[in-house]
Order: sequence, then C-alpha cells, then structure tokens
Amino acid sequence: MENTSQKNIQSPRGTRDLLPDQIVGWQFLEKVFSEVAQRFGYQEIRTPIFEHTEVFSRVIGENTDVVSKEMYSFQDKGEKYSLTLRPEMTAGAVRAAVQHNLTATGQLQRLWYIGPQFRYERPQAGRFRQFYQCGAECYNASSPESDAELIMFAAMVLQELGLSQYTLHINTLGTAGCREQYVQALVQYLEEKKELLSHDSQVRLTKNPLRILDSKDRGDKAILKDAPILSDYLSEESKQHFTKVLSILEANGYSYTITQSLVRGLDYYSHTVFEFTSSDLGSQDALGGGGRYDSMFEYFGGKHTPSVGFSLGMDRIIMILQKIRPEIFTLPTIDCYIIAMDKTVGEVVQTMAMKMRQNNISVITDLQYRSLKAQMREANKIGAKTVIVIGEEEIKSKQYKVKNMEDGSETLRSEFIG
RNA sequence: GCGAACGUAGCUCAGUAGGUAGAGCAGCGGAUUGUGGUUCCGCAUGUCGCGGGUUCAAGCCCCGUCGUUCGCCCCA
Repeated sequence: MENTSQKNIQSPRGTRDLLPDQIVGWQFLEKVFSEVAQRFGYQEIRTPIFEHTEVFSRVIGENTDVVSKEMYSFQDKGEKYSLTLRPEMTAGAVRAAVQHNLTATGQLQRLWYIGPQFRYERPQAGRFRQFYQCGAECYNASSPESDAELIMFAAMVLQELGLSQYTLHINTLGTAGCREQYVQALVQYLEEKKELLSHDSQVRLTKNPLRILDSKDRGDKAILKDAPILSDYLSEESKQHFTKVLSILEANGYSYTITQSLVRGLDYYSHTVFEFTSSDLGSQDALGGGGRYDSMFEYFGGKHTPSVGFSLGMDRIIMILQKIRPEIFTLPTIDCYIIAMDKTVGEVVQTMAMKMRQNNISVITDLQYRSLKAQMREANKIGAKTVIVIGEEEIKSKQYKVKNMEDGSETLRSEFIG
C-alpha cells in the first residue's frame, strides 16, 4: 500500500491543511457560532476524537452507510477492543452525558460542540474524509418548542454569518411506532414493483427502504407517486407536535419547505428532522441538519431522555463564505513595522519591539537583514499601520519618527527606545 | 464502491502536426548609497504529480499509480 516512489508526501486523501488566509475565515465562523450559542444559553462540551466502536455502531444503525463502510476503525494497541474515529458528534456527546450523569435527574441540558470528524468516503467538492462540524444538542425536552429552538439557533448562526440564501427543509418521521407501520406499508407496496425499481433502490428495499423516497431515479420517482405517504401513518400526537414546531417557526419569521422525502441517513431520528441546503454549493448541497432522537440515551444504558440536536458542516459554510464574503478572509493587520537600517541595530530593534509588545502594540521586525526598500515594501504589503526606521541616528538621539502609512505623515517620538 | 475529466514555476495558466519548457501575478535587486503603495529596468525559478512503456526523440501517445474535480451512492 505504501507508495515509496512518491517523493513528496502529501496530506492523506480527503484531508487538507488550512493555511493562514483560510484560518481567519474559520475563526470568524467559530466566533459567530459560539456567540450565538451563548445567546441561547448553550454550554460547550468537548469529547474524544475517538470512541469505542460500539458507541457509533449501536446508535447510528448497522445498515447505514456511515457504519457499514465509512468508519475509520482500528484495534487499540495491545487491547482487545476496537476504536473508531468519530464519524459524527451526537453519539459521543450522549455517551458523555450518560457517563457523567448530566441528565440523570431529568434536568435540561443545553450543549454545543465543534470539531473534526472522519468518514471514509470518496472526496468531492464539499465532502472530505476529515471534516468539521459545529452543532448543539438539547437533552430532556420533548416539547415542540425545543425542536424549534434548535432550528432557530442554527438559522440564526447562518443569518449572523450573512448566509441568507438557504432553504430550510423540514419533515416529521413520527414516532418509531408510526414509522415502523409506514415502512411496512411502503415495503409491501414496493415489493410488488420490485423489478421496475432501479438497482440501487432494490438494494435499499431490504437495507433502508425510507431512502428510496429520496431516489433521483426517474423510474423510481414515477413508482413513488402512488406509494403510501408517511403523513397518513402519523399518530395524532405526532401531527400536533409537528404543527406546533411549524407555527413557532412561522411566528418568528422563518420560512421553511416541507419535504416529505427528507428522511436523513442516520437511524436514530424520530419526529422532527430538518436540513439546510444552499444553491451556492454543488451536489453536496446540505449545509447542516438535525432532528429529534428520543431513544439514544437508552442505547448507552441511560434513562429515556428525549433529545434534539443539529450540526452544521463548517467546510461547506466556509466554501460559501469565500464566495459571498471574501472580505472575511483578510489577515489581521499589524500596528507597527520597525525597520532596522543594518545589522548593527538589530539588537536595539528587538528590545524596542519587545517593549512595545509589552504595551499591547503588535510589532513586526525584519529578520533577514533585508534592504530598507524591501522592508518598506513589506510593511506596506502586510498593511502595517505605522513604520519606524531605526539606524545610528535614532540610537544616538534616542528619537525616531513614526510614519503613518495611510497619509504618510510623521511624528517624532522617544519612548521605547534605548 | 461505479462512471468521466484533469494534474506544467509559490499562484493562475499557455504550450493543439511528439524534437531537450513559456506568460501574467507574487518574490528578490535596482532607478544619486535613510522611507512604501503607481511606473520603468533587471534577476531567479521548474526532475511538466509519480513509475513504467512506445519512439532516434514525450509535457504532449499507451499502461499503472497517487491526487484533485464533476456525476452516481451517501452525507455536513
């Protein structure tokens, strides 16, 4: 597997280095997210990047693509157990909540998180093997208000970022019971027309029938026209729950699209599911999504704990920000660039720079003994607000001129030197 | 996992009858030896992703490989 003939080692497939001019955009995104989280009263949680494999395999669903073929799993050294790089954040957060009894007495918990996740997939635009998500979870609330809170939290983040061009798709899957009955009816209907279905959908019929609803195949779509509809199988409570969620969104000015085919890829969802999509992205157009998952705590031996959460795909948000708000990706400027005329004043310049930094002024000096002109050019290029030139004269007189780079004006000063 | 395209200087890319690589930008130096952004002049740069093959000769053709991109699948 090792390709020794390749001289230049590159980052592994589907991973990337985020270089300085990118990082400023990520920092902006992280700041906006944590500020909005604070406004909603959510607290940050950080969980390990790898977990025991069962944390994911049990909860996400053995038949999902994520578990069946996308996990980075490995045997821990000298141990008998298998570990897995997290393919998503929710399962780990719930595991932590159970382990530390965060929800044992039924109290509400509002948590947010941010970090990298890993899935073995074919990379393409907006899809990476190491990708980043930020998201939030609310435990011990079964109310439609809690669903709405999470959706509006996510929507507010997008708004604050300046991403107004998104579509909020929303759907309800009902309770596990409703869904089971529906899946039965759907399978029964589709079994009869199995030969007419696309190959992919024939496989899905046994593995994950709900996904057929989402098929892009024309033939499948035609067959689905007369298929049973999930909403006919919803209980009264499920319907009421969903209606309430929608009315809260409306009352707060959030428009949405009910998308019956929205079923989401992970097995643990019930009731409300939602997804934000953007036309500014390619075929991987989901910016984020989430939903309600009421039974996950029980998988970890916890009490029944109704929960709802969402996560946003940071890589994809960054892609859009680069497109529509390039000004975010400008590096911060420096207060002062001190130019050393020659090697002999190098030390003095360092001392001066340190004194200024101790006074909370950002200072850059040239470390390559370059010419005055080169240093001037660099000061200008990086957008230094002021420039100070230090040579023999300045050291003798203990005075120097501070040049304002914007208007070219100079002021005589004598602090920090000598 | 399937189908398709692409991979040339730090960056964007040209190189279309196969004959030992070019432009713009960025970089560095200079235009009366202590002051930037414009302009002008000069300099440097690449194992043409990697490996193999065909050929007298390959950046251009063939095979493999790695990577990127697009679609499918799936998902954030």
